[in-house]
Amino acid sequence: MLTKEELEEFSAEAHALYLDYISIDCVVFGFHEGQMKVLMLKSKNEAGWQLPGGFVQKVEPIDVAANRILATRTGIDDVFLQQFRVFGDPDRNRQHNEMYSDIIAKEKNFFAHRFISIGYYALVDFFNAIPTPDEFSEICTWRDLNDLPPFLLDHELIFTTALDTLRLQLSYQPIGYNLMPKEFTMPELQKLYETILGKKLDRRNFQRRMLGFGILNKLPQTRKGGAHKAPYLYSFDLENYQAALKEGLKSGW
Amino acid sequence: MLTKEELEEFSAEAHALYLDYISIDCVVFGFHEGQMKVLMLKSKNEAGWQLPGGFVQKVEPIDVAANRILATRTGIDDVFLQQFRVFGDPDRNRQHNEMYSDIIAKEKNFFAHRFISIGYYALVDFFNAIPTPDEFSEICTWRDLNDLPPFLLDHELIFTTALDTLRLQLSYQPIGYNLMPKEFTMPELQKLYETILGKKLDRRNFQRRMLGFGILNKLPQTRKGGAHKAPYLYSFDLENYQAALKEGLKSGW
DNA sequence: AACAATGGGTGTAATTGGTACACAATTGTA
DNA sequence: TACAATTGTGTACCAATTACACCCATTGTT
Repeated sequence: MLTKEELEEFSAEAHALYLDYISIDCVVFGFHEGQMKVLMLKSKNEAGWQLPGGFVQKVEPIDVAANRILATRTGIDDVFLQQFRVFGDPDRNRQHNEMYSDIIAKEKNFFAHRFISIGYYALVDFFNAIPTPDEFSEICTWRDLNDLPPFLLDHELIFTTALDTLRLQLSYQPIGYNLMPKEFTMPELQKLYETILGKKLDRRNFQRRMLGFGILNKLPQTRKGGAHKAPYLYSFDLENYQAALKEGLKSGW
Repeated sequence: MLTKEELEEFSAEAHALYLDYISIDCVVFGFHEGQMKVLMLKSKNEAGWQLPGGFVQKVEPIDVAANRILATRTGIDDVFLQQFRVFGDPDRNRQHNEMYSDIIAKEKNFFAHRFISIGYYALVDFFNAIPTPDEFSEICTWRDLNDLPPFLLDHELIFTTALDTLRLQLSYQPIGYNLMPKEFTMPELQKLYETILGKKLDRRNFQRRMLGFGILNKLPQTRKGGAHKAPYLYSFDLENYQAALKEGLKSGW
């Protein structure tokens, strides 16, 4: 629980720095050991977990704000970040509006009103990110998509909306550049797709289709050390990848 | 040009009623005589045109706000309305921020700061809409997509983003229910698709595909009076249409 | 009344793309 | 060196899309 003083100090600062009524929440996806991960924060005061979020400075583009928030939580700058929906129910953060109502005047509490939140989702390299808690959280860490803790506020809705959007995105845009290491094998990339989509794909058809997009470079090396046939390594052809991002892929999964 | 008094009165009211910093802009599409139309407003003070817009009341869900704004401009309630992007550049409405700076104090002018605008697009029945100007506009009317006037602020960006989104939407969602009259012919529906996509489609393949979606009812009547063979009339099967909206269509154009 | 012109309704062959497999090749281990 | 597991490549089949051809209904013209 924050003390009255801590909250007053934060509120004064926030009022000076940020736009009222507007927040940003980020759903940050990572990929590790064949599992999809989401970055989450364990609240100091409450039982539940939240998505990383923040506010928009008075003179700051919203995309820059989202980037700044993400950089503060992960140490990574300039990642793939996508606006996907605004969450604007007047009651969506009532829980937080009222939390400190008995120890501090409403006018002095930055949180004591409605926030309209702009949802972003991000795809980041698991190994580059250094999860860093904010002042209201005791833990910031990756949570497995199959083992999510209870959410605070409407963050479960924000999360599921982001996941749905990501799955749809997969149908007509290439993904993976921000989630995979520089060099990877086809089965590894397939794992990523299967994890996001939540279903198995045919190994052979996946490979043919993926190569058909023309966004991969086949490298001469293979991934040795596995207990079986060594698969070839691939990297993304960044130029074609960017082009595919703009123009879209042919069809869906 | 508004007088000082008018602006002061509006500002006082607005400050009491609406959230600061947040606005809504709507791109309203209609369809008439084989042409795609957009609802636009001619400013009283300025040379350019704007999209219909408004603000969010202090306790009002944003989707309700968008609906209210649209109802005020068209008389139509409860239309197909879709959030598509937030426009959050700090300078996007500088033009309006500074407009009255010489006649009224910044603190008293509701417009004298940044607005983050939530973009919605809407598809409405051309004949049901009664374009109604707001207090800052002298004209509210449909403009042809091929003959658009100069835009104010960043409304051209908002418009083109909406159009791009609508075109993408077309690939995996049924549209038309909100744009066509109750009964229509297949060639008429095809015109709509061709207009949105900006390209010709094959008459016969269009028909087969459209029918394949199972969202149309073939009516026994034909459209008499034309100079040629009378085409059959169709109506949308609302139940299947709604289902297709949720589940999406198979693939794109 | 015959006929051309125009637009609408329906069918079909060719092509493309996706799905479901089979089989050979490679690697580490027993 | 045989074996299990996994990867690389090929192919037959089915479904969807595309590109057509042909016929029908209506109107205006002669």
